[in-house]
Amino acid sequence: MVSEDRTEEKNVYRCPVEVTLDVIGGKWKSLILWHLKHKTLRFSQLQRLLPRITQKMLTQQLRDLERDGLVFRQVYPEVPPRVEYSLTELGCSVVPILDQMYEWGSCFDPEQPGCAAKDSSAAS
Amino acid sequence: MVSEDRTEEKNVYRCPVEVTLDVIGGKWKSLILWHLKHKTLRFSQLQRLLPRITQKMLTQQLRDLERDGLVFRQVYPEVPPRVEYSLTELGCSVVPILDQMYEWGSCFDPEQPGCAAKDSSAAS
DNA sequence: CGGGATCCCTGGGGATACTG
DNA sequence: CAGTATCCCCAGGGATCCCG
Repeated sequence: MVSEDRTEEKNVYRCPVEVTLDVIGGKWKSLILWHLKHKTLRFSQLQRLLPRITQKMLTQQLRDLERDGLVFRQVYPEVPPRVEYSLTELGCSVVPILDQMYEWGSCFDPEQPGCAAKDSSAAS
Repeated sequence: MVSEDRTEEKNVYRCPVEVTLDVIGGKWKSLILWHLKHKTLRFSQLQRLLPRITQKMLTQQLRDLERDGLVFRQVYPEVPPRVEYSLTELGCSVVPILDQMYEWGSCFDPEQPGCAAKDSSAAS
């Protein structure tokens, strides 16, 4: 339960939903995971797939995902540095959530918010 | 699919996942929805359930959710103003996503991210 | 009680330059 | 190529006041 009326203080997570949001939320996390879902990618490949993200952000988000155990970082000690990113098993475990988000987002029309009021049995 | 984002670099959504994140993402949206999932709540009740949020933020997020058709705003023209918020059908349709987020977040342990993957942090 | 308007401040994150 | 460091800006959001 989330019976933390204590208003305690700092780093205590109240709701698991927040935990998830903290890990795969944000502006880029889920998009990165979404791309890595398909296959292992190099840093530059991710950059190409996410033209809007800056290298600083990409590095930062990737580090977060790595620290949270969702992404595995494979460094090849070559002269032209090469680093490959892939999903860990834990990372793969969030794919269903992303899939569901994808499905819901596909039904949702920003111009007609009331169209997707039905269940998720929408065929494309 | 998302083969080429070369279309336009303006306000066109590339991936439905982003749409979903935009609607239920952020710091408070999903938490508000989570509370409204159980029952209709008044403004002050939501404030109590989310001690950290400011009234400005709560109002703002509520407005966003209302504009996106997830939340219904019922105003009672009484002398002591009363406003009740509840989920629309569209709002209910995101509950499964929240449930899945809740489930995943329950399994995820920030201190032991490697429950299903390899450990990449130094234990102290 | 619900919430709009204003002021103000912090830090998220963009752009650029540098390194191994 | 992959990543770090630095500067710097602006928008997200807190605090406060006021109004219906």
